Amino acid sequence: MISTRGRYALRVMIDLAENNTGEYIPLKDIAERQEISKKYLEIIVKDMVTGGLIVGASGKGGGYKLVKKPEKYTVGEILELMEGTLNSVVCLADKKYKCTRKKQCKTLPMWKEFDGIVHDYFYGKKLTDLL
Amino acid sequence: MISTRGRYALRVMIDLAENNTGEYIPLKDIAERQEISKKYLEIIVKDMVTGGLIVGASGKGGGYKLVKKPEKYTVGEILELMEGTLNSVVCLADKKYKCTRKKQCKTLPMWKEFDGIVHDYFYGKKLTDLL
DNA sequence: CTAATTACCTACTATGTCAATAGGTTTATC
DNA sequence: GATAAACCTATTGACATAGTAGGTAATTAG
Repeated sequence: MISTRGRYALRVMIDLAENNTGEYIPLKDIAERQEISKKYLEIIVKDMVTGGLIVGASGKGGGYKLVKKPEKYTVGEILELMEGTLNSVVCLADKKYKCTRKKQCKTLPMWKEFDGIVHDYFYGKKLTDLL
Repeated sequence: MISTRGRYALRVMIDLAENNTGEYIPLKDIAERQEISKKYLEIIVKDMVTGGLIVGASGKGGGYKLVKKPEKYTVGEILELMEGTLNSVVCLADKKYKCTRKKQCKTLPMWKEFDGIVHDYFYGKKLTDLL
């Protein structure tokens, strides 16, 4: 299940796309419009900056803004950054996860096929498709 | 992410399908073949019985067996029973979850479309497709 | 220079889920 | 009556989720 991290991040991105004036948008405004705790959003937005999705500026007139044109973002890159992975099973999500039954696993091909579908769906969906 | 509950349940189902002799299969045998803790499987298998997926019999010669022909099971019904839901967001998974922004939500249509794809994939996949 | 505004940082917390383990009771068969 | 199996209750350690609390640093306007 997609957690609030992914869902809220997506809504922040939509909000920034809708207010894409070139100016920095204060988190306070986003939090109010989206009706999400500003304190909690700080954590999420911080990771979005670290992940290179958006850029922040301190001080008066500061806030956040997109680093790319809205149509250049895919939902997939946003969700994958925030959720850590889009894979449906640990076996495929965690590189360090070692499974001795990999070769004989009857279910792995299905998970792989499914994850491919998921990937295609979310990376085929642009941020601007949500506006 | 699909937890061990769903993944192990699926493997139990595959094991039962592969050993579908009409006899009851002891959990001990399944646990050994699948290399999963028998104790932990007990919990999972109990829910599979409650959910009507399989049937159990106590005593000597007891164990578990399928209640339907293997080809009559879909992966979707197995996973949905064990995971509680196949939905990707709380908004769609939990009936009791009230969201005041439902009407204006820019992301909800996407989640709905995606969950439809997920549903179609897993309910279109038969247990026998995994053998 | 100072007040205001904003991002940024560290720490904490309550609740719940996950993936088991432990040990006992009941049910059925030989 | 011994044995084999399911069935039942309780507990646990580790981790994730969804926040809250309070402070520091950077930037701009007056």
